[in-house]
Amino acid sequence: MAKPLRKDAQRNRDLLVAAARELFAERGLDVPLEEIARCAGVSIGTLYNRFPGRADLIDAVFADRVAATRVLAEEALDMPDAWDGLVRFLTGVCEMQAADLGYNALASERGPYAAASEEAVAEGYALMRRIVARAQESGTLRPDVTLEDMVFVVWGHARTVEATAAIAPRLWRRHLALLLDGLRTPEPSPLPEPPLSPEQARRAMSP
Amino acid sequence: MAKPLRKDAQRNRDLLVAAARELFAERGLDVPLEEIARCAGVSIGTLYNRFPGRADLIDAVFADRVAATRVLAEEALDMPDAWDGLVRFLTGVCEMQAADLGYNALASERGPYAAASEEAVAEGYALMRRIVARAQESGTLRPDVTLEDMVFVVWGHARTVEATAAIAPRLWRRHLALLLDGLRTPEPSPLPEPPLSPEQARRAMSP
DNA sequence: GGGGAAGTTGAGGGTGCCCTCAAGTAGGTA
DNA sequence: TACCTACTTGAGGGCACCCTCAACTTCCCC
Repeated sequence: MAKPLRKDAQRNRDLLVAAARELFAERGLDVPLEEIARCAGVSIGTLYNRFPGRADLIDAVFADRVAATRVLAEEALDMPDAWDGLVRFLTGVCEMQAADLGYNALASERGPYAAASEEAVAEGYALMRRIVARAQESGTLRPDVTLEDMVFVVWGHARTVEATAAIAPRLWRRHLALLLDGLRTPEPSPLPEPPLSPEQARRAMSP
Repeated sequence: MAKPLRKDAQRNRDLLVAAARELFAERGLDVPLEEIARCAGVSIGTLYNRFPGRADLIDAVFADRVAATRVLAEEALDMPDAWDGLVRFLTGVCEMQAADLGYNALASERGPYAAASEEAVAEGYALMRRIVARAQESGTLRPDVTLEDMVFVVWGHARTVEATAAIAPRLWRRHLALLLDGLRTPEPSPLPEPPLSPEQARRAMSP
């Protein structure tokens, strides 16, 4: 546990996180740090005192979203119908993506920020793996897709979510429905290539 | 028709386009112009003489790909089976995306370069609309998707193509198959939102 | 082959962002 | 109140890229 900050320092920290949360949500993860500082009414030097790099600020801003994603996954696992659980989880993730450009980027962009709190990500993956497995065991999710497939599918979908968020904020529901129809069991065609291993997927997403 | 370039100028122009083609393919559309000039063995000033801005260079580099896409679409329309034609077209586009990061970005990124030769894009859309309509008339493509849906689907898919091109260059075939299963008619679930109008789609893709 | 138009060059100014650090300020403890 | 430490400040150096322009070189036509 780190020693507590001085009162003014803590206040500034909170202001910074709040400003960053707002700007990240509106404009993505690439907002200039100087703008965040200005928007928080604090100097750029203070920002660097509190957060050595952009990634630390991102960690602080999105800690609650990571937690929310976890809760979402647990709720999905608690739903009586496995397919409903899967749909619920994907819908929830897309909702957050549509509401927050920063979250979208974090959940979908390959790049330097994916590192945010390694073990939280690992936990999230473990939960998602259970959601997928459960849906497959129930016979509703086609048996030949893997978690890695799902991640890429969502990843691609994120771009649509982002592009249409401003113009038709609910359109992603349409595309998600389209996508889910491809994941259902009824008459899947054989898939032409083997899936990615978890390790390969990891490498593909953080170059 | 513009007046012909002097011999050396034409040679330099060709060198620049060749260098740009290579660098765009390897590293995307954001390569520094100075690097392109250096790689062509020409000064940055010459590059600016020949191409006032990055977009002009992009136009020159990808003119043939735009033409190739058009040919692909026409071939698809000539295939006896409408569904095969659709698959053929989508596969061809993904192949080009996987082989060339620049083409991928051009076909998928929203941003300042989408403008490349307006009327060529319009023609391409018209052809794609026919491919979609034909597949729907044949009863194989679900009737409730529109061209605009397809564009976004491909658009999202492009991100997967790009991410996995280096690690598993054929993986996109797997994801395309998944996607096509969602587009087939058999048991489509009702889509929850109305599609985008062409105008809305245009706005969504070039902010 | 000579003159002028066409083309080339690359240093340099502009911009936007990153990050640092020496000097100044304000909390908190005695 | 006084002092020490934690904290803040913002000008400024660094970097990467964009783009320009005055001086120089090359081509091409007469």
